[in-house]
Amino acid sequence: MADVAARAGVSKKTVSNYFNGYRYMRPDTRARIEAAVVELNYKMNISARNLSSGRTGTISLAIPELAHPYFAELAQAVVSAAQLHDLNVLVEVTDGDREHELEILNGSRGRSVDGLIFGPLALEPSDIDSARIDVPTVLIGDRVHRGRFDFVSVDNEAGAHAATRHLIDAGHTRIAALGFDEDLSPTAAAQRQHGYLRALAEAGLPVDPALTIGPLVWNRAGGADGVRRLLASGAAFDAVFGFNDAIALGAMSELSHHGLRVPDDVALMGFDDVQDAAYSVPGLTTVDSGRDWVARTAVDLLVLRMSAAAGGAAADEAPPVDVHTAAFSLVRRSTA
Amino acid sequence: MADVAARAGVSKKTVSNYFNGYRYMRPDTRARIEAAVVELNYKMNISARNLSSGRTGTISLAIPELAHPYFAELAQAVVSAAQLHDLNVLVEVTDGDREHELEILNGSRGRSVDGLIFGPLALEPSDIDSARIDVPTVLIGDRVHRGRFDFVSVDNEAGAHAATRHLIDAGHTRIAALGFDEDLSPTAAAQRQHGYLRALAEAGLPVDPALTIGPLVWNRAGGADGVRRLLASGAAFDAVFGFNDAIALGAMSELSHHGLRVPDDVALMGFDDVQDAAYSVPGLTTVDSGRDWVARTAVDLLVLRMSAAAGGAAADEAPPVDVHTAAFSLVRRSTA
DNA sequence: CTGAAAGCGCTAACAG
DNA sequence: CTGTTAGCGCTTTCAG
Repeated sequence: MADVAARAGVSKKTVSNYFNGYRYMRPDTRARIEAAVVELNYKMNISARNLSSGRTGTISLAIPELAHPYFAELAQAVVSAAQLHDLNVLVEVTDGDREHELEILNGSRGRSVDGLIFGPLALEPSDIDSARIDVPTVLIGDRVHRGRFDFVSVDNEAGAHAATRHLIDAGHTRIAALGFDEDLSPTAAAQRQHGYLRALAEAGLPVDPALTIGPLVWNRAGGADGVRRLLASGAAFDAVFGFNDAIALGAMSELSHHGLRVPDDVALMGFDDVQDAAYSVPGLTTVDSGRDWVARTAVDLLVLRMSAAAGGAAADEAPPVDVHTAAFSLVRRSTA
Repeated sequence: MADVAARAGVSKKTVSNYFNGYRYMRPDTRARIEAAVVELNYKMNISARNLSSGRTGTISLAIPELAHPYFAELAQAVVSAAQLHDLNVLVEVTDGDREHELEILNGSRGRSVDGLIFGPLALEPSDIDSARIDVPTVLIGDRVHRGRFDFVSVDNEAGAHAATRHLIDAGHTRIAALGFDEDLSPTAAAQRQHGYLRALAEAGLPVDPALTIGPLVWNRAGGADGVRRLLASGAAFDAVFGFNDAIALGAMSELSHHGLRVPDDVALMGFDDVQDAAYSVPGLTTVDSGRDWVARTAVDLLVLRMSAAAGGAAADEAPPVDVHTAAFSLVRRSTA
């Protein structure tokens, strides 16, 4: 940088200004610097800038998995949203593993970032609130967190209610739910479960334990497995509600293996509106849970927190928020 | 760090050694440092370490898209492979946009990384070879590059040949190919095209231009569109080979919309063996193109280059390699 | 609009 | 096995 400054006949500070988009600079000064930069093929050392400025211009996104359509699409949306703020994103995959998630929390991964968007799976809320996180953090995802950190989620209960209601309105009365869990911890699963149960109750439909399948892994294999268990139970059913699209798609596959046609023999409903859902055969009816909204909101919130932190605000200056969208929408395709 | 050193009664260097896993240290020294670290809740400043050491411990993965199953799975594999080397990965999404890809090349994204794994889409080989990249780089993906950089790819030609051959062996003679391109640039598309044509030629089957559909976008929508064009042409066909799984899956969807059953009315073949392929209905027969192998190999190669560069080796010391696997395998499921 | 000086917090020799 | 001494290449005051 000193070389560039010398070549352009200005001081280092001026070159620094140039790179940081400082507005008040004589055009000829700017031009001389520009020339010097290309002649010397100068590239700023970002590490030095990071050290000096105390910022890195990157945030971390820590999620359980990337090869899962939902997370892939979420990550894509986060990267796009971050780009709008000139932020890079480091992707960390936790595998939903407790140890790994703890490492994320106490920053022992040897990365330096300005902020963290974290979707924990294995960690308890207490783990998270007792962690000594040193960067601004916003939580997303399955587990419901009302603690020290901002939490962005979708209205799972209302979405699942709408989905179930849709099935009921179509005349189905024996609606199997794939993704149930005994675990009472406040998760997306639990909320979707509540939405399902509420819709049933409102319609005066009984809850048949044989139709509530779970726990199961929330991927296609899990959905396929769920259908197998459902069939094994011998219970009659005329519709299946998979608590996410992967489950529903896996269910669709397995139903067909057993000669059951969708939607003729059994109606099928998913949740999330992942890209796959649009192109399955038949097209999966599902609920758009507002994945992009989550990504955008999480990034915007994080940026807010980051600038507050940079401005030297105390951590408790602005209390943590807990936002969730109600902007889900039912996406009608062929299966229900 | 000075504080920790003082509290532990050692010098900064010793603390530094502690953090960098220096082996020769008296247990009690180590213990004292450890204690001081927790008491002070000390966290090393990674930016400072980066500046000082000239390394950042992160690599960048630049791909056209993340919400696409193939790339999502590739990214996942890269992250896993990088973890083995204690490397973090920054994901940059280019949208296959030329400007964006150029930004990646000349590092003007304001990120500092030790290496780059780059899957360009829009850039010509000449763009890439004339770029002034300053970090070790390995190229992956669609375009075939034989230039200044290492290039990792799969044996598209052989894979497509095997796929087509499989269809022919099953008795199909009018095999439509979805993903053709007039563009003669050496791409994965072109290679798969060659494999297809060679298999046809070897079997003495004619090439009907009405059956070679393209160019089209390599996603599900493109596949659906391809089928529409195929149908519109009025040409008879008994099998469809989608040049990737997304195309094939989109084709499957569209075929069904038109009342054509797979595989009864028409056989279907994909390429890549993306997770979706296993769970579609019916399960998609496809070719595993060795995606994980690409990720692992690219990372390993990059690490090699990085340490060579760190060791002060000249850029041309070890000439660029061009590796591709022949380890594809045909994955038989239900569609062909 | 520009310049000078003082660090940011760590690692890298090299000597002990 | 440990300590000393220099920087790494920027940004940041604070003047001008």
